Parts: sequence; C-alpha cells; structure tokens
Amino acid sequence: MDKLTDFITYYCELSTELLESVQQKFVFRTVAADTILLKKGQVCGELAINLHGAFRLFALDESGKDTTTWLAFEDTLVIEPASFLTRQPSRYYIQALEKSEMAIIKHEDLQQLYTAIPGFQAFGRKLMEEVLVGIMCRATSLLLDTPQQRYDRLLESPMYMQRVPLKYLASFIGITPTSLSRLRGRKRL
Amino acid sequence: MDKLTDFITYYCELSTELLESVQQKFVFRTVAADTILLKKGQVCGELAINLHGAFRLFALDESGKDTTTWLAFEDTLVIEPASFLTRQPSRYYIQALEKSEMAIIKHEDLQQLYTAIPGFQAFGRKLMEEVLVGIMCRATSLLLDTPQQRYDRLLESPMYMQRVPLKYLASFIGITPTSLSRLRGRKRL
DNA sequence: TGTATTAATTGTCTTAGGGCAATTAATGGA
DNA sequence: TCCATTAATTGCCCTAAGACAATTAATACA
Repeated sequence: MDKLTDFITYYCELSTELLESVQQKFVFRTVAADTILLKKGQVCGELAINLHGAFRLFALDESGKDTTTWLAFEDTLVIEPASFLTRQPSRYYIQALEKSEMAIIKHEDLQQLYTAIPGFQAFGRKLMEEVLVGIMCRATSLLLDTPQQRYDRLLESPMYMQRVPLKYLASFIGITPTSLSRLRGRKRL
Repeated sequence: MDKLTDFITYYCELSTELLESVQQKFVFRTVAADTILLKKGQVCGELAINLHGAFRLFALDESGKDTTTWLAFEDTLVIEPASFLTRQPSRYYIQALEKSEMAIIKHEDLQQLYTAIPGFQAFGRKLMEEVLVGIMCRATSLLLDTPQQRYDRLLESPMYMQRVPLKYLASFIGITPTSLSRLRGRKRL
C-alpha cells in the first residue's frame, strides 16, 4: 500500500485498527532541497521517516567549519538521535539535500503510542537497533579504516557518489575536500 | 534490592510476577581478568549486563594490530551490538579487563520475553536508545575532536584513567600508544 | 625479594593529510 | 544562452601523528 504502512508493518505487526491509530499520528511533509529542518540549539522533537529524498546531519564549529556527521536516504530515519532521545538541545543541524518527502510523528505522540500499545514498542525497539548497528559500523570504520578505505566503501554505494556533493562526502569520511580530491586523483592514475 | 532487579526496573515497570519470569531467564557469571568472552567469528548470542567490572571490545587485524573499539563499565551492556542484533559473526573480541560479574540472557530468551510480555520491550527499546546515544557521541567525537580533546575527555572520567591501561586507551581514542605518551608529556610541561 | 615480562616513555626519521591560495570545472538562475 | 557563483582540483609548504627502535618504569609471580 502506501510507504508509511509498509515502513510500520516492516517493524511490527498490528491489527488494522491499531495500525490505523498509529498512522493517524503521522503527518506528511515535503521539503525543498537545502531546507534546514533542525538547527543547533533546538531540541529535535519529531521523528521523521524519509519516504523519498536525502538528508544530512552536520556540525558547524566556531570557525565555521562544516562537518557532515550522517547521511540519510529514503526508508531510514531523519533525526538527531541524541537530541530526540535525551530531550537535549541538538549540537547538529539537519538539512535536506534534495526535494524530499517525510512522514513525521511528534516525540510525545510516539511516547503515548508506546504506552497505549505496548506491542508498538517493537517498532521503536527494532528501529533503534537498526540505527545502532549503522552508527556502530560507522564509528569502528573511523577507528579502523584509512580514509582511502572509507572512500572505497562509498564508491560501492553509487547512492553516495550520485546524490551527495564531494565536499560533504569528504567530511563524512573524516578528511578535507582537498584530501578527498587527491585521493580520487591517485586512484585515476 | 539486587542489582539485576534495579537494572530491569529502571527501564520498565512490570508486575512482581512478570518481573519474576524475566529474572528467571538470566544467569549470573563471574569471570577473571583477561577472560575472552567472545571471539571474532563467533555470533554474540547473549546479552550481558555488567554488574561489576570492566570490559573492552577490540579488533585484531591481519598484522596483529589491536584496536579497542569500546569500553564497558558496570551498569552498562557487554555485547557486540552488530553481531547480537544481526546474528552475524562478530568482527570483534570481548575481553574482561578486571574480575567481573555479569547477568546474562540468551538472545532467544530475550526475543521470547519480548513476544510474551509486550511491555517488556520497553526494556530493550530504552536500553538500545541509551547505547545508541553513547555510540553516536563516540562517532562524532572521532570526526570532530582532535586526539588531544578526546584525551582530555578521558581525563574527566577517572574511571578510564584508573582502570584501563594506556595502551588500550590510546587505540580507543584513535592514536598509537606512542602518540598518547607524547600527548601526556606535552601536557606535563 | 628478585627477576622475567610487559607497559610506558623517549629519540629519530618518515609520511599522510591539513592550510592556504590559485586555477579550472560545473551549476543554476536571470 | 550567458554569467555569477559555487564546487572541485592542483600546487606548495607545514605539521601532527605513525613507524621503528632503544630505554626506562611498572607489574606480576615464582
């Protein structure tokens, strides 16, 4: 059926009625490329499911240095997990890289659903498990792999190369655009 | 009451009966310092709660280079999340750094409890949320902070300095023991 | 308590990646 | 389609961290 239903039922089985009451709490939103969804200092109060599009999380330090910390394509979450889960101001920004469409649920509505429908917690649990595995993989890659190896990994997923400017990919793998350019040059020889 | 009860009830409220049936699935285990709990290639089939002690996750590459990817002190989980959650062979080892005590539940028992007691999923969900925030914080630190800043962070938690050899802390913050020693020397001037 | 072993430090040299600036290529509006 | 703007590449020099080896300190246990 629709993408949201697929997404929810992928993570938990619910009766038609219950599924209905879950869906009612979601709203849909389309955003243009470059839209900033969350600013540093704001609390991430919504969980967004990326139905179509691409987003990045990024940090801006005092000197203006921009570092992409996460990339989110369709069928994954668009949130700042630390802020959403701890209710603390975000240290990062969230920005759409393309015209994108999301299904959004408020933090309090999500908590209410967890309380009202204990079985719906499977949704949150499995979702968090998936995000956790992804971030764990990223953290160890930053520790164990060379920039070269991390770039090679990006090459394996055309998604990254086709949809994300190199300047964002550079900081995503922990190097400067200049160094990424040289890496690419070395490879071309 | 006992530590395990505290740990479980911190994450979810259950009736005395249900709590009892959850506790029955846990077994306790005491291990000596240096005990290897999980080897590379094995599937992490148990979730362990560290009741007392310290553990590290580490990777060993072909050349024998040892990299500590995670440190777990009391009242946190001792698992290789990627292996436990995806049922894939672990790429890492788990080792006790001290004589330690754990409460352990098998993966299948945990899944069974989730099914039998939907409300118990709050336990898994919140636990995963906490682990997620911790790992996220670590991943961004590796991306945004200098080795110096990461070392300064360790200094703020005496736990690390007092209970973990410098050679493990070095790789944990992404540098060699030699570089860590120089960092420390610079600081002492 | 002495000794073997491992951990930590220090010295010297090398190198990967960063900083800055200049150039070229690509992109997106009027 | 042209032009302003931004992205990507390239050149030059510099620095932080790594590699390797030697030395000193700490530990562990017989």
